[in-house]
Amino acid sequence: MATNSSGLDAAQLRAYFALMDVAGLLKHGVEQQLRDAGDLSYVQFQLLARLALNSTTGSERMTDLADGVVYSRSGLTYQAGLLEKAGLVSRAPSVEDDRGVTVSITDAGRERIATVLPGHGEVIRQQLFEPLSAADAETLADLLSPVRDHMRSAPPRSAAPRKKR
Amino acid sequence: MATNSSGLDAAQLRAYFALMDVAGLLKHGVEQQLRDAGDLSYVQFQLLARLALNSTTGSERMTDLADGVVYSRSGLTYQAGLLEKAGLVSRAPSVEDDRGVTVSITDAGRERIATVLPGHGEVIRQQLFEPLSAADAETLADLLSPVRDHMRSAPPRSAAPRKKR
DNA sequence: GTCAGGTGCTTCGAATCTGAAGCACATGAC
DNA sequence: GTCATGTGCTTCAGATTCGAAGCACCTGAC
Repeated sequence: MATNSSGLDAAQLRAYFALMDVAGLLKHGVEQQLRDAGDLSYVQFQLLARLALNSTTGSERMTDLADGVVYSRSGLTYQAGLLEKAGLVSRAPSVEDDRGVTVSITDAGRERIATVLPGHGEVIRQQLFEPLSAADAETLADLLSPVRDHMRSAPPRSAAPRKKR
Repeated sequence: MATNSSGLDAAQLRAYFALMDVAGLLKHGVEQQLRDAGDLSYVQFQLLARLALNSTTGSERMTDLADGVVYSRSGLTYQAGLLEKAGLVSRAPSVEDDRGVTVSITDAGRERIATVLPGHGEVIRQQLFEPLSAADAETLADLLSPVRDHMRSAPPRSAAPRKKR
C-alpha cells in the first residue's frame, strides 16, 4: 500500500493489470491474424460474428449491435458502411421503426467468417489458453461472466443520456 | 460445437468473450473517469503510472515504455509529445546511447497521477471487483499473470523485425 | 579505419475512432 | 390534429492510431 493511493489491494492490482495487458496483447494478435486471413479488423469480425452466430435471422438493429460490441454509434456507422461496401452485410430500413436500420449478414459475410474462424481459434488457443488448463478456462469464464453482466447492467452504455437543450 | 468452427470448446469461448468484453467495458469506464478527473487518456495514464510506480528514477527509454504498454512506437512518440507539451513528462537524449531518448516524469506528472489515482481505483473497484470476492481477485490474478508472461515472451512485440531492403 | 547491417526514434500519410450536432421519425400529452 | 420530447442513425471535425519510410547512431567484421 506504500506506493499507491488507488485503494486497491495488491491482488486486485495484479488482477487489473494482468487483465488489461492480456486483453490488449490478445487483441493485437487476433487483429493481425484477421487482417492476414480475411482482411477484417477486429471490430468488423466482432460485428460479423455477432450477426452470424448470435441471431437466428442474421440481422440486428444498429443500436443493438453497438451495445453488443463495445463501440460508439458513429464508429459503427462507419464500419457498417465499410462492411456493406465489401458486400459482407446489407442495410435496410427497419420494418417496425422507420428510424431504425437493420443490418443483415450476407452469404459472402458468412463465408468470410467461416474462412477466418479456424485461424482465429488457433491464435486464441496459442496465445490465451496455452498456459491454462481446461479447468482454468472454466474458472476464468465463471469469474468474468458475472463481471460482464454487472458492467453491462449498471451504466447506460453507448447510449449516454442526451444533454439538456 | 455445432455453430462454430473455431476449434475452441464452450468454456474457452465463454472465457474469451467475457475477457474481451470486460476489458473493453472497463477501459471505457476508466477512460471516462480519467478524462473527467485529470484530462488524461488511458494510454497517457498508463505511461505516467508506469514511470511513477515502476521505476526508481522515474524515467525509462521510449522502447521499454512502448513494450511495457501495448503500443506502437509511433503512437508513443505522439503521446510522449502531448505529455511533454502538458509538462507532465520531459524527454532527454539517453546518456549511454545517443539514439535513445529517456522519458522522465515531472513533479507535475506525479501530482497528476496522485490526483487521478483514487478515483481510478474507485472505478475499478465498482466495475470490476464489485461482483468478485477477495479470493476471486487473487484467482484471477494467478490465472492471468502467467498468460501475460506467455504472450509477452512469444512473439517479438512492438519491435517487429525489419523487412528486407 | 570503414563498411554493412541493426536499432531507436521520429515523420509522414492514410485509416480509424470519437463526441457533438443534426436530421428524421416515434411517442405521448393535450 | 399539434406540439414537445425522446430515440435511431448519420454527418462532421478533430483527435488518435498504425505501418512504412527515413534519419542518426551503434556494433561487429574486416
